Amino acid sequence: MNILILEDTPSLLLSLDRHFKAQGHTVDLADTLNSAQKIWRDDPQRFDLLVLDENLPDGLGSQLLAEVRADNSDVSILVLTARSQVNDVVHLLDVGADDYMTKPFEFPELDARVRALHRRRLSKPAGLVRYGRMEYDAAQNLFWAAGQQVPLRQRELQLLIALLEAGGNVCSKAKLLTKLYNLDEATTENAVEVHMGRLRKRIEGLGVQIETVRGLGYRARCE
Amino acid sequence: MNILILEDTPSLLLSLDRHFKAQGHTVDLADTLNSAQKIWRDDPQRFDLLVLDENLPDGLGSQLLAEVRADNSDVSILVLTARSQVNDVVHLLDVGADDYMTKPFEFPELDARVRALHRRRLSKPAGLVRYGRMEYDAAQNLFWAAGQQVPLRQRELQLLIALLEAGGNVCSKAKLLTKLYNLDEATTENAVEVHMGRLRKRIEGLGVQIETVRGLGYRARCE
DNA sequence: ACTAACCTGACAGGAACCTGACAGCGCTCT
DNA sequence: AGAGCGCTGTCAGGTTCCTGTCAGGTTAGT
Repeated sequence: MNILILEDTPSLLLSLDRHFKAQGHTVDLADTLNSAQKIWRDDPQRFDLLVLDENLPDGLGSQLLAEVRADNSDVSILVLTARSQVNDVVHLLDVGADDYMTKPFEFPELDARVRALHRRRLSKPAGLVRYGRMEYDAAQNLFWAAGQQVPLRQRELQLLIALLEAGGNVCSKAKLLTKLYNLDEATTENAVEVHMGRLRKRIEGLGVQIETVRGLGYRARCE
Repeated sequence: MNILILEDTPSLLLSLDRHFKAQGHTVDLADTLNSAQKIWRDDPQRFDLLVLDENLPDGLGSQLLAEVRADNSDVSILVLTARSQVNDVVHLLDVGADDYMTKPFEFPELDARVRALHRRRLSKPAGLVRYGRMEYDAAQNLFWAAGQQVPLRQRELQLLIALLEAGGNVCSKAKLLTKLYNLDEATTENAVEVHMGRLRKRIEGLGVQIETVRGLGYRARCE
């Protein structure tokens, strides 16, 4: 993990540095607000965690905090403060701190909090499938082509996905029927033909073409 | 936000219930480990926040905590504990608590911590949240647009925030139902439709539009 | 040319959704 | 206590939109 520590008490700064490095983290240090801002602005992507002292010779740690959150960064921020009154804590958390500790603190608790923060940062959405230049968002049931969302009805989308999943191979109408309808919903193959027609109209010029293979079914061709 | 509270002291349980409900949250209550486990297992997706007392008549809050984290749930967990020794806290945080408070605590700090947890889950700033040209003040439970406070009823506000938090993604009516009602308040999806109509009327011309995605739900579009 | 396979415009049934009206409930003010 | 008011959930009736069916036309293969 990449950690930036802003703390003006030399002894504490050094022991934090040693402590985190001993755990295999990559640590950068600053002892003034100014120098921390420079380091941050140089590469806002770099860090996973900021550890900020609130009281500094040239300002408040929450000033950097505000700047970081204004950047819309999702870096974790832990604030160290000597002041332990409820109001200050409320303010710090509200302007974007993820956690705080009041000095003096013990290192085991610091470690536990850092681990808790780190665990938080690891959650990513999934379910985006790419087909050539197109995308299908499974979670939202939306289809995108050429950067635009294509308005498709339920059935049209089901057909399109089935064809794209087949990867250019022919899909029989019987196969498609089983994709669209369960065992209770008996219908005719003409329904597939009708929806295929509607689908073709909606996606024409978008980079997919559906060709009919007479007697066998349909096949998608990406351009 | 959907909150499950596990606390065996009746007076504290009730005041927590009232406190969170007054802020527009949806609250379910449990006063034994056993009942909390049942509620959790019934629908692990339901909750955004668990508030757990550590000492219970039939076990430890951290037992539920362990179960929840074993499910790989990313729900936020805040533990209430009377024991304030470092070692216990370290243990709680390590087995997956996101934060803890030692009793007795003050409600303003509780609120601030809850907001901080919520923000972390969404990777968004807390307190004053911006959506396009609009703002939501979580502390006051007020909604602002174009510099003016928009008078919204509780239910309308809950719907709007849920949609805005979804960030333009579709929210199903079922999902919205769970956001508005706790497990004891059964109602129909028509209630959502009715409130959606009322909400639309109140916010028309304010820079948000709510479009219905037939068969899937609703989606907010900021202009 | 004949036929089977396929396409398509029109239509109707129904599901999903919207909305105006109303009643219950809790709150405030007298 | 009683009246008045605001917020909510329910309901019934209306509207919109999706979708399967069908009839008739078109195409491809023999």
